[in-house]
Amino acid sequence: MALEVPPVVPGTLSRPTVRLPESFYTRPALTVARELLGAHLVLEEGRQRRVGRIVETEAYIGEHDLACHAAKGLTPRTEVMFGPAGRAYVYLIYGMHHCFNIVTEAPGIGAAVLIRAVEPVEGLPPQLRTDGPGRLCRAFGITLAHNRLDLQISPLYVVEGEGVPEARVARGPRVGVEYAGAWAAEPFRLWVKDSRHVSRRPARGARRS
DNA sequence: CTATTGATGGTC
DNA sequence: ACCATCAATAGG
Repeated sequence: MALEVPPVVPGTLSRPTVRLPESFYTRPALTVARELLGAHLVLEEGRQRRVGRIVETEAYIGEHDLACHAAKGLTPRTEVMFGPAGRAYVYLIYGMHHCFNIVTEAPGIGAAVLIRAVEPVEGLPPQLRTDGPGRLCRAFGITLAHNRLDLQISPLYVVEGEGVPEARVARGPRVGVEYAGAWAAEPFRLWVKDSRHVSRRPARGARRS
């Protein structure tokens, strides 16, 4: 039988379209945070398709991690973190910004990766700021309505990217978790060194050319 | 460039 | 009361 050749959508040629499987997320949050760098976040709604390359993540590794919301125990809000991996954990912060996380590890372990910044790839104005967890959610239109979504079967998902070599990965303390004692110093924030779309860290000498 | 502050609502 | 934030503002 003749092979059906799908039409080429401009700008999508050679871009992977296969979702990262649930097994990708059923691993330690720090591993997932590292390997999500370079992957593509996708949100489809109707004809709209928004794509961003993930360039900054943070790992929240479990109940014992005092910076992790799961440290509060199993509550209505944190319940999704204790469930299967590869689900969206979205919450509202400071009454006006949303943060998008992906649940990691096996059920029973409350861990997740916060997506902190992407580079606009498709469906987003190139000048639109997508650095920072709140701005990124605003750009994609991610809200509490997306909480608990299964990234295998929802219009919100992640596909494999080109991968980022270790030499281009930087690590540092997570942002905004000073309340977490010794856990605040752990280098669980990862970003792509040479990306111009990494969020600015608060009160540090951020050298720019 | 740095530092400060106000906005605003879910959660416990 | 406490935030896994952001934009606007004031000042050097």
